[in-house]
Amino acid sequence: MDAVKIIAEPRRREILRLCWHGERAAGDLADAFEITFGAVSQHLKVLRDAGLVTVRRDGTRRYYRANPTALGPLAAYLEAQWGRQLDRLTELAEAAESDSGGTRA
Amino acid sequence: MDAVKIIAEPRRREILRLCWHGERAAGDLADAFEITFGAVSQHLKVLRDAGLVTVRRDGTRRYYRANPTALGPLAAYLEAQWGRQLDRLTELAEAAESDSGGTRA
DNA sequence: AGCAAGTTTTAGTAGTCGCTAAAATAGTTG
DNA sequence: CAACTATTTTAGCGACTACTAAAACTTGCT
Repeated sequence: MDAVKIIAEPRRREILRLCWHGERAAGDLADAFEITFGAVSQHLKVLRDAGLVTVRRDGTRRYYRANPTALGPLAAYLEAQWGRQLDRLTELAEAAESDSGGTRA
Repeated sequence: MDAVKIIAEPRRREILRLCWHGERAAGDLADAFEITFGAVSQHLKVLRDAGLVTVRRDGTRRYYRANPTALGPLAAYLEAQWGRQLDRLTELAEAAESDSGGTRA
């Protein structure tokens, strides 16, 4: 699974967001969703395998944290695909906003 | 289908790339792939419905062109999700490059 | 009208994805 | 070792996705 597909899943983006600024126990992360602990653990495995999160073991707990540097290759990929347009994404956001009023992503 | 999932599909990203700097007939686009014309047309429909491409009819041909402004909402979404980290993506790319040498996305 | 070229749409299919429920694993404590 | 907590893994399922092949539609030409 390539990185783009991995972060295309809303639940995984939310997980990344939750452990972006500091580590979070797997159980804590799971509590943030209404799905099963098992399901969250599966998402964590995907993120782990892609190197998008790192794990620290402490007792029976696993503490997860987003790994920003792993997003580097993703950035390189986006750069290659979208070129300089990427730099202007925010501008484009505003333009589209005033054009259509739609904010759907 | 949200925009993030739409561009998660490699074939669709390639289509967008092909008609990014100028319009391309549907047939031309289809020729760039080894899949069926029909399959490409289906991708075009997805992109069309999301407003990510615009169409110009000329005779029996349909000329497609990527619509950068439609990526605005996507940008807004990414901004909201990733915040300022997005600005540093290129930096991160370089860091990851020298760390692991891997460029897989 | 008939025919051909370009494109879209439909029906059906194999593979993938995210989920649940339950079993298995790892670590801590008595 | 047994009991308990935290987490991972497995098996199975329904929904969805990208694809092929074929039919339908559109436009231009004669």
